[in-house]
This record gives sequence, structure tokens and C-alpha cells, in this order.
Amino acid sequence: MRVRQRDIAQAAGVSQASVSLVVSGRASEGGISPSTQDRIRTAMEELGYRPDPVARSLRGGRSGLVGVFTYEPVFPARPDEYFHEFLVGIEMAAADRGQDLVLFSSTQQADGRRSIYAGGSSRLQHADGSVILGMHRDDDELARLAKDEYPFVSVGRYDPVPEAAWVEVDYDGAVRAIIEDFHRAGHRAIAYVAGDNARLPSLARRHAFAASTRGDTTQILTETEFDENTLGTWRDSGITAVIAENPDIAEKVERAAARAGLRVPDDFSAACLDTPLRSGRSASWSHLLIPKREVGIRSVNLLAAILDGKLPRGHHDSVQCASHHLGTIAAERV
Amino acid sequence: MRVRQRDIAQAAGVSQASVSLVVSGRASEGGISPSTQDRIRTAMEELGYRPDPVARSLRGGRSGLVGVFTYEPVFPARPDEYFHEFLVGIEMAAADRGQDLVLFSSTQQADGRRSIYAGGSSRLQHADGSVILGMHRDDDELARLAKDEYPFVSVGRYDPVPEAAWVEVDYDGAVRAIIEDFHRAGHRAIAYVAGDNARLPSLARRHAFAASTRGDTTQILTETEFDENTLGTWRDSGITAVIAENPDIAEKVERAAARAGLRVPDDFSAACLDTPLRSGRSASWSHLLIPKREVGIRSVNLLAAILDGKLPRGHHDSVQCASHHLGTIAAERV
DNA sequence: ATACGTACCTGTTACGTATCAGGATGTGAC
DNA sequence: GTCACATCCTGATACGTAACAGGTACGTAT
Repeated sequence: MRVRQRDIAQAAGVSQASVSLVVSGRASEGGISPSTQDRIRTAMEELGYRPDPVARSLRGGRSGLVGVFTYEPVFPARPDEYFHEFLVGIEMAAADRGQDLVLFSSTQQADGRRSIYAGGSSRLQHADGSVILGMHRDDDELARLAKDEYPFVSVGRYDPVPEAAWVEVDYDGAVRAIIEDFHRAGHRAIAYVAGDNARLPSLARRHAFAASTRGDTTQILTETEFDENTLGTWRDSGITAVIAENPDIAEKVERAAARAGLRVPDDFSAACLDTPLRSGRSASWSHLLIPKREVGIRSVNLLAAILDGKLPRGHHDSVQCASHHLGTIAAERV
Repeated sequence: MRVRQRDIAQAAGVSQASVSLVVSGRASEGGISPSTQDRIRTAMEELGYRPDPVARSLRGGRSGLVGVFTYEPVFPARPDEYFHEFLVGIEMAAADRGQDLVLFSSTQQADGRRSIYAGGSSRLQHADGSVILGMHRDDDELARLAKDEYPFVSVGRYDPVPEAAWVEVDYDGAVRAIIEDFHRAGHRAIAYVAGDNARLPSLARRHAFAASTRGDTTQILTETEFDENTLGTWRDSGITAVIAENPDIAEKVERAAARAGLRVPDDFSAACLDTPLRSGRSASWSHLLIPKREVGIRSVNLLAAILDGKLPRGHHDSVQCASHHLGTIAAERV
């Protein structure tokens, strides 16, 4: 049925080993004469030979498949702009390297949650290594994955499993630049509205904020603590600038301001520590330009480097983050 | 390094074959006594055995991987709402069936175009079969794929390769319902604005339109033929209803109408033969509800059925299409 | 005539699994 | 005591490829 090297060998009157040499391009190196090479190639052409990638990976250990693992569906019910850009980068890099992507949908259990080790047969092994994506993670599972020495790279810093390789976003420089903008405009009292979660990108932003505001009066509120009256309170207490941890919060602040008759940047200067959604109302805020695509690309490249033994299993890569300064930071009114 | 069945066998004092029986769940069927089964299972537990999916698929012929092939990137530069829903369905069905998805990014060539047979080694073989997605297709390549007896299912009718299996959308009923709505409202002269392409979904819609309008006065224009003056001309010639082949065209008509001081549905009744984008201005038009998710699901299921030999390689499946009637169809003014 | 080198190729093994055909052992019937 | 039969297990083989170690044949040098 399927054409094998053995069939080619028979047709060309040589051994299977010789065919293998020609197929893998080491014919000359392996000492196959040009005329024999021609015979073999002709036979391949005539019989329509296609190497079997599965047999290849069983033997050689490499399948050319890069896994993408998430605890959520890769294709969410509605297009998810947040993760999309990472995936664009991942696909670009995979295409560049001639690798294919495996999405591990099989890991989904009856309850909808995903688990690497649930099925018993670790399907991740189909891929040479995997990129781990997403907010929700089972730290124990991933720690075990690391202990099993399965090669993987986390998209984003991943402190709970320090043995893991990852590509992180370096928020510090960009946040500092935004704070400096506030300073130049005369702001010395800055409020920060944080999300209600302890997810890693959020923590990194809070950390970067704290590190950039030495000497300023700062106030950190969580999303639930922020309400209709907060802006008034801030105003009374002399706070003149607001930072939202993510676009959702920025929208919330924007709405509260509108209802209170306050405006950005006339009454409050504002910035958002994330890239706002295209269609969002806070798209005009000064914000960070999180290099998602670049992070995706680097993740695949880092994984490749680890597989090639060029970098250690626990290597950490860091990508610079830029900021986009729009007109939402105005001079403090005296 | 890696734990194999052989290691388990040695630890439990049995043969590799017995281990295989336990792993695959045919232990009792194969006549392994409960006590031996326990010994084997204990050994597996202790040594941390994980079956190798690659070896499994080499032997058994099935990898549990479902390919997804597109001539465009699966993750386009901006989130593509059109294809997204198909992919949601595909991922859902794959998860249900315990299968993983392979995105063939490796088929991308230096010029950015993709090709199945370019690399020489047909990477599609990694998957048991594939779902083919997207507007742009290389008919010759896909015909060859069919001739090679590679199992695949086209998302959408695919006449250029009739040997291919596909899941098509049955537009006829839904389009007929919309035309009947026009009729009830007294419209007898209907214009249709078609896209400038000969892509298959477009052709199917045109065909469904033609089949539903017997006896009506109809006029079919392409997108480029439609301009600022068209609406006026139509009005003078008694045309009172417009059908747009897709949301882009609907937007265009909407804009032209706005500039001409005409309104939908007061001056023209209107409908769109596609599901408008969430954010689009034509979202209020009566339109078709293309069951994309369902098509995705069925494609994967059809592929599975073909792989199981339950359906022939060239089977065609058809999904009913619904229509969503909004207030853009009004009674003709006398 | 023997030794040596080179050009060209092949036999064999391994990757980890699933399956088939059959071997050993014990039990009961006649 | 022999045969039939079930129970429990195993050896061998195949899947398609890559790589290693080495073999044959021929020509040249001594």
C-alpha cells in the first residue's frame, strides 16, 4: 500500500540503507556513486515515495512538532485578542523553523478542565517540546512536567516552577518611562488600580510600579475597592494621576469619571499598564505596548535552542517592553 | 532514560507482551491473571511509565492527531472572525473525541505561500487525516492529495475536487425564507450585490438566490459595479429590495445609502447572506446564521467516520442554515 | 605475489509498541 | 493413563527509518 524505502531499494537494486542515505541527503558523504543515486532517485520518483514522519521520529527522536499547551481552549468562544498575538508569533516562528504546531485539545476532560497527566498516556510526547500558554495553570502538574525533563517554555515569567524555561516581559523600563512622564507633568501623588487576581503578569506590573515610584505618594486599590466615589476621594486627597493595571480597569475608571463629570486628562492624568483592545474606549490612554508577538517568537526559538542543547532547560529570556504615550498625561493643575 | 514496557516487564518478571496487554486494557481478555496484572500495574506506578505515542502510532497506524490545513496562517495578523468559529467547532469536536490538532505551519514556504508537497516529506502524514480550511486553495495539490488516498475533509463544498469529502452549508432553505419575507412585504424586484470573487461560498449563495427568486425581477451586480449612483438607478427602475452577498458589501450599501439620503428599511428593504461581524454597522440587517461551529464539529466527526471506515472517502455532509430576520424588511410603499 | 588504500555499498541493530500464533501448565473426564 | 480443554502467559514479528560498523572489489605500490 504505502511506498517504503524497502520498495525503492528493490526497484533500484540496492539496499534500504542506501535509499535512506539518499533520502537524508548524505548520499555522497555515505559513498553512494552518482549513477546509483540517480537510479534511486528515479525509483523514488516513479513509485511516489514519501518518507513516513512517524517512523522518522521514532528512530531519530525528533518529530518537528512543537506543542502548544493551555489550560483553556486555544480557540475561545469569542476571538480572544489577548492571547491571539502570542499565537501569531508562535505560528510565525514555527513556520520559519519548518515546524508544525500541536494543540493539545485531547487533554480536555469531561468537566472541560484540561490536564496533562489525566489520560495516563502523556500525549505531549507527540511533540518534541511544548510552549505553555495562558493564565490558569496547574503548578503541580507543570512542576512534574519539569521533573520529568519534558522540554517546555512558559510564555511569561513563571515563578511557581523556577526550573521551567520562560520568556518574560520586562515591564520595568516601560513603567518607569510612564512614571517619569507623570513626574515631568508635575504629578507626585499616583493611584494604582490593581486587578483582583494574583496572576503573574499582574504581579509583575505591580512590582514594576512599586519599583518606579520612589518618593511619590502612592495608593494601591483593588478593582473591587474602586467605586463611584473613589475618584472624588482621590481628588480631595490630592491624587492627580491614575494607573490602571489592565484595559478592563481602565474602562471602569473611564466610566466612573464620566459619571462624576470628571475628564481625562483634564482632571486626572491616566495610563494603562497593558495594551488596550482595539475597540476599547481606553484605547486613547497612554499605555504599554506589550511585545506579545515577539514573546511568542522567542518562546519557540528558546524551545528550539533547548532541544538543540544550546541552552539549558531552565533558561530565562526577557523581552523589552515599550510604552505608547498618548495625550492622557497633562500638567498638574496648580 | 525513558521507561519502556521492557523495563516494566523486567521489574514485574513478565514479558513485554504482557505489559502491553495491561497497558492497552486487554489484560483479562488476553488472559493475564489478576495477581499478575497487579504486579505489572505496581511496577508501572513505581517506575513512572508513560506510553510513547510515537511508537504507538508507528505500530498501530493511528496517532490521534487531526490535521488542520490552510493555505493561510491559522492565526492571522488580526483576529479573523470569519474562520474563528469553524476552529472553535473543530477544537470542540477534537476535545470530545480525545484527539489533538496539528496546524501545519511548516508547509509555509519562503514566499509566505503554503504548499503541501513543497518540502518533499509530506508532513501531513503526522496526522491520521486533516481538515482543510480556507478560501484560497491549490486545487491541483488537493486533487493529488485525494489521489494519494490521504483522508481529508473540506470545510465547505469543494467542487473542484469532487472526490474530496466535505461538509457544506445548505443555503437554499435559509435564502428561500428571506426571499419569502420579501415577497410577503410586497417586493417583486430585487437586486443582488455579489463579491468580486468566484469563491465557493459566494457561488453557493448566488446559486441559492437564483433558485429562490423565480418570477421576480432580479438584477445581479458585482461589488465593483456598485457605486454611488446605483441606488438611485434602482429606485427609478422600481427595485425595492437589496441583498448583499457578505457583510463588507452590506456596509458599502449602507454607506452609499446614507450619503444618498436613503434609509433601510424605509427606502430599501435589505438582507445579507452571511453572518455580519459583531461590531459591523450592518449587524442589524436581516441575515443568515451560518452554522460555522456546527460545520467545524461535523468536519472532525466526518473525518473520524472516514478513518473508521464507516463512511466512504468521498462522503458529503450538509448542515442546515438558519436566517435571522430583523427589521430591515418593510412593506413596499405603494 | 602480497599488502594497502579507496570507492562503494550492505547487514544488522535499535527506536517502543501491538498482535498473532502458539507453548507450558494444570484440571477434569473417561 | 491418556486425551481434551481451559488458563495463563510468551516468543517472534512487524511498523519504517537511521546509523554504525564493516564487507567486497578493484587498483596501486612494493
